[in-house]
Amino acid sequence: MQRIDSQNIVLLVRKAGFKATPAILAILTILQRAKKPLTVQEVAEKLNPKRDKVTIYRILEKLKEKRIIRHVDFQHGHAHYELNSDDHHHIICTACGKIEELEECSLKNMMQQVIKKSALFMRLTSHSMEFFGVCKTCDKKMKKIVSSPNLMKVRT
Amino acid sequence: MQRIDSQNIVLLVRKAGFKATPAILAILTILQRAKKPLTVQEVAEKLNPKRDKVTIYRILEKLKEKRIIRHVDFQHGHAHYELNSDDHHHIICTACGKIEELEECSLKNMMQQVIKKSALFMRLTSHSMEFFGVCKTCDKKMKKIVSSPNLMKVRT
DNA sequence: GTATGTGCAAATCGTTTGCAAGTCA
DNA sequence: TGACTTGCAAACGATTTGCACATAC
Repeated sequence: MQRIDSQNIVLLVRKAGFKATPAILAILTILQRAKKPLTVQEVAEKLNPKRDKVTIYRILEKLKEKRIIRHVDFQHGHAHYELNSDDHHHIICTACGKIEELEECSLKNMMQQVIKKSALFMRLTSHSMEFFGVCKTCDKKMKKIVSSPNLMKVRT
Repeated sequence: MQRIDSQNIVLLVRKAGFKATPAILAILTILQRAKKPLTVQEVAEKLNPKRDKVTIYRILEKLKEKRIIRHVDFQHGHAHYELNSDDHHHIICTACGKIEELEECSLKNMMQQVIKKSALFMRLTSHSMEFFGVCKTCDKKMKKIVSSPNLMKVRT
């Protein structure tokens, strides 16, 4: 996991060609401290002072272009963003939304294979990879529902 | 690649618990003939007679629930759908949008590893995996732009 | 001082919902 | 017939755009 201390955030931002404004520094700090990819909404809630959502969208877009952060799609209908650290991916529970972070796996090998086999492409710049499943807790709940003599007892 | 002849589409649809209406049969046929994942817009354009987009959204959603088709995310801001055939994934050119289809690679091994390592999950139900890069054609164009003595000459 | 960043209002786009009418089994 | 489908209108939520003002460097 990439680490950025508060002094270096300023340098990082400037090197990317942006002004080190409070808004951009705050957003980067929030993403850095987050333990999971955040939505625009979640970033907005953590921001103090509050910022217009438009500002957040614009900052995230710029950071993404410079590859400082990356976009993650959990198929929830809205984008999630996280620091673009070393490759790691996620399993998302389709029942409760719980997210587990995965270590690198053998993705690098796979990417090399992919580009070697490709007829049209010569380099890969990014990828998206998420796994969806049902977490153990939800799995148990589901089994309970199926076998329960009284469906009304079961809460979601 | 899974094949469905026109008589069997009806059976497939009924087995999934849906009525074999012209709209659903047409949409399945379109997806079957498509060489790449289609957007709702693209399905709408190919439909004859035309159908309300709402109808297309609803049919695609139902087919997805029954795992007859799958959702593919190219980070283009709208969903793409394709028949849920054997695992294959895509490389998408971030410059021109060109799509190359990949063969299975070593994904199955990887998924087994993933679930073995996971503390919270016991089964995976689906995944998303797309690679983004710059295709050879666009790569050449970009190099031209950089080295060109007259930027105006280069078209996008 | 000037290019860049920000906030506000409004537009846009993909997608979803409610409801009445139509259709398949 | 009756449940499932469809179309239309309208709502919705995420994201984008235009423009005037503010700020970093």
